Order: sequence, then C-alpha cells, then structure tokens
Amino acid sequence: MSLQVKELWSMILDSIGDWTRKYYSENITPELDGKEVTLFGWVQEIRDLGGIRFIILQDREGTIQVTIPRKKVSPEVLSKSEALQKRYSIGVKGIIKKTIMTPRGVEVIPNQIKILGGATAQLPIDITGNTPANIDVRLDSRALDLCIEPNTTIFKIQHHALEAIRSFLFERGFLEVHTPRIIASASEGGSALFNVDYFGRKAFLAQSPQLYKEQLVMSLEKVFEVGPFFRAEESHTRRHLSEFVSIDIEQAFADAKVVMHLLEQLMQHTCKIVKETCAKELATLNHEIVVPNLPFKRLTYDEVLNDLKEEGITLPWGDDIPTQAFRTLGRIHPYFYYITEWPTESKVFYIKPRTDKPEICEGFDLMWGWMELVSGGTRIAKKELLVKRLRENGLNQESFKYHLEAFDYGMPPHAGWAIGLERLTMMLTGRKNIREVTLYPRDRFRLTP
RNA sequence: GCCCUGGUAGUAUAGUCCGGUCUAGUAUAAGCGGCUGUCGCCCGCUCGACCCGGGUUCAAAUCCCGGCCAGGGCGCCA
Repeated sequence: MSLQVKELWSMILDSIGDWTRKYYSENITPELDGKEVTLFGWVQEIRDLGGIRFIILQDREGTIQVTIPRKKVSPEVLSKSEALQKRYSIGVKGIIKKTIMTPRGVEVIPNQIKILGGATAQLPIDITGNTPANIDVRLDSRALDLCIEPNTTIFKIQHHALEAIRSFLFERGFLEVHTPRIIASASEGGSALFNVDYFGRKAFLAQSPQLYKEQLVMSLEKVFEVGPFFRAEESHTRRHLSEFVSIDIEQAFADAKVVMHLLEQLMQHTCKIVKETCAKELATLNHEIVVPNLPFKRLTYDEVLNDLKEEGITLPWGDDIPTQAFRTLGRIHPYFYYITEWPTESKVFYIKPRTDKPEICEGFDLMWGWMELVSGGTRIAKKELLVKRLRENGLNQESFKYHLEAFDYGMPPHAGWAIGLERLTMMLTGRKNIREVTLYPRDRFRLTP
C-alpha cells in the first residue's frame, strides 16, 4: 500500500454509525465461538505474514487478535486492514472463533472494519515496550504513554484503592466534604504557598484542608476529603510533587489512638481489596502486595533515635529526622510502622502536646519503609493553648481570626490524619518515582503537559 | 537553593577515560518489497543522530569554558 493511500485513509474517517459495544477484548472467550461481536479500540500491533494478517486490537481492558486471512475476507475488509497503522482507532464487527492458534484460545474474523481515528506513523515513544522510553520523554508524550498497558494499570489500581478507601469510610459514618482550594491566609504553617490573583486581592492555593476539616467536626463530626493540594517547595525528589492528592479525615470525640486504629484497619482493608480485585494488574506490574497484620508496629521517637544510634547515626533529641536517617530506618523496618511520641517542637502548631509531658505531642506518622505515608494526631481543641502554640511558632494570630473564632462555639476533642494518595499508590504498585503514579505530574520543573 | 552524573537518529543505547579508518556502531521504531498461523513474527533493502554557543588543536562526538535541559541525591517540606 502506498503512502498516499494510507494518508487518504487517515483523513477520510468512517462514521461510528449505530455500532455499540457490548464486549471489551477481555470478555471475548472461546465459549462465544460463532457469535458476532462489535469491538472498539486501537491497533496495537500488525503482524503481516502475506496471506494472513494479524491485528492486535487493544482496548481499556486488554487485547484481542483480529485475524484476516486474505482469501477468506471481503475485499473491503482486506483493503481497510491494509490501511491500518499502529494506534489507529478502529471498530471491528466480526465473528468470534475458537482456536488453538492463540494464547487466549480465541480470535475474531472481521466482517467489517471502521477506521475511526488516525495516527502518525512515527510515534514519539515505542508503544510495543521493546525500547522503553525514559521518564522525561514519557511525560512529554503522556497521553500516548498512558496507552501502554503497565502505565495505565497503575491508575486502575489507584482507582480501586480509592474506591476501597471511600467505601470503608462511608461504612463508618464519615461524610465526604469539599473545602476551598483558594484561601486568603498565607500563615497556616511552614511550607510555601502558590500565589493567586483573586480579583486583584492576594490569595493562595491551599496546602491542606486542615483548618476547615477541624471546623467541620463541630457540625458533621466525622468528615473526609479527597482532593488536590499545592506546595511551592523547591523539593526535587522522587516522592514530592507541587500538586498532590491528599486523603484527609477528621473525627470529633476522638484522639490519636482512635484514628490510628482506624488508619491501620483502612490500610489492611485497602491492601486486601486491591490484592483481590487487581490480581491481573498486579501481575502486569510484577508486584505483590502483602496484606499487613494488625496492629502495626509502634515505635516511639526515642526508640527510633536508639535504632539509629545502633546504626551509627546520632541525632539530637527534638529534631525532625533527615532523609538519610529515614532510609536507614526503612532498612530496619521495611513495612508499615508508626512513629509516635514526637517532640512537640518538631510537629506543626495544631498537634496536641501531652498533658503529662508537654514536650512530647500526640502526633504520629505512618511509615512505609523509609517513606512517610500518613501523618496525623490529636488536635488542640482548647483555644488558649492553640493561641499559645501559634505564638510559639511565630505565626500571626490575626490571620487565624476566623479559625480561632470557631473554638468559641464548642470545639470537641478531635483527631485526624492525611494520606498522600500518590505515595500510597507507589506502595501499592511498587513504583519508585511519584511521577510514574501521577497522570500529569507537577513538580519544581514540570508544568506541562 | 546546593552537590553528583549525564545530553549521540522517533525511542533506547555503544563510542568520550587516552582527540585521528567515526564516512559515528547496535537494537527498536518508521518507509519499501517478500512471506497463510504470527504472538518480542521472520527475511531483504532504505531512511535517520553527536543539546546550544565559544575556545584549544593540523584535527573535536571525544579536551576546556559558558548556557540550556534532564536524571539522581541532599536541603526544604503542617
């Protein structure tokens, strides 16, 4: 087939007409032998042996072989099949045929082929997976990159994890809420904010729903939110993004112990559900999920310092733990573990100091090896204490005016946590770069696509 | 922001240490031709690259300087 004719085909596209799809590729089984089926998808591969041509049709759920024996199909089917190229979007109506010639035991012999979308011949990345592209090249052509099976698989797993998390929280009486992404005050904490021009006023992108979810426990009692947040940090690591998705909960009449128990149950549940529902996807990624036993190991901050000391890393009491030390810690404790009893000064202002020992707080981190997956704690519910902690952290009380006011109207004791969804996905898929588990990652250097 | 490493066809790499048959190798993709059971199809032919700028030198993909970009690490990170 000449180049000109191929170009013509890619310009004159068929209409979808009244074709509808009942079966995805993976639903085509040998038991359906003899049935007519309508398939939609993309040309993943063409193997032309001369007298017989094999088209691998890919859709969201997998692939199916469309077989075109030259002498047994209509001239229309033959010429359409000759015009096909990789990534063309097509419709195929044909007869399902049981066969011993394919690994799946089934193939489709087309009666009609529709070309529904064209594609350039030389694709920017190799979609067969023979020559894998580097992450930077992949992200530049992300729409195409996501057509490669293992890459999509990550987001199927993420979807099922999120579904498991939502239903777990719904069952326990949590209400899903939505708090503002555009906020007025820059003074919530330490990390840097993105500026927004809000009708001429200075505004910022939210870095957390923290203050809002705390206010909501006064009315809705148990809330959660799943949504993106923004941090203008200079971080350039495999586990940081400028825009990330946080799964936040906050619960009234609860303390750290209660929400830690909830969290470990949620983690176990999520691992279990994903392991069960995504067996195929996990096999594609060559990754195994170990469903954790409960309760999770609980290490105090002091125990962590001791562990590190035995490894030759001595840290002064009161400091946060540097990355290098976390990596060492991750080697000693490779799975889930909590770090509790942090020094109050190492945690953010709204974490409640212990009544008996104010230098230690009721904050906790859930670790996965060396990576911080979740952080949370009991919150300060008493206004005077919160004001004191704000002052100690050098924060401007005036910019917390509205938040502090809420504490005059019956703030209950409460606690909560926040999971980094992308980090959770890294854990569930065994990927080592957060950008791989983000559809369109935003980091210090990448703003497109 | 700092440190390290790197930038060679559409993609992935070899070559760079120690400048010279490098007229830049290989795989894959793409183009053309052939093939009736492929499934990383196969066979033949073809196309296609040294990040940008400056310098050293008889000679630069290779050495030096500057820039841009990327990867990794650190710091930062409620």
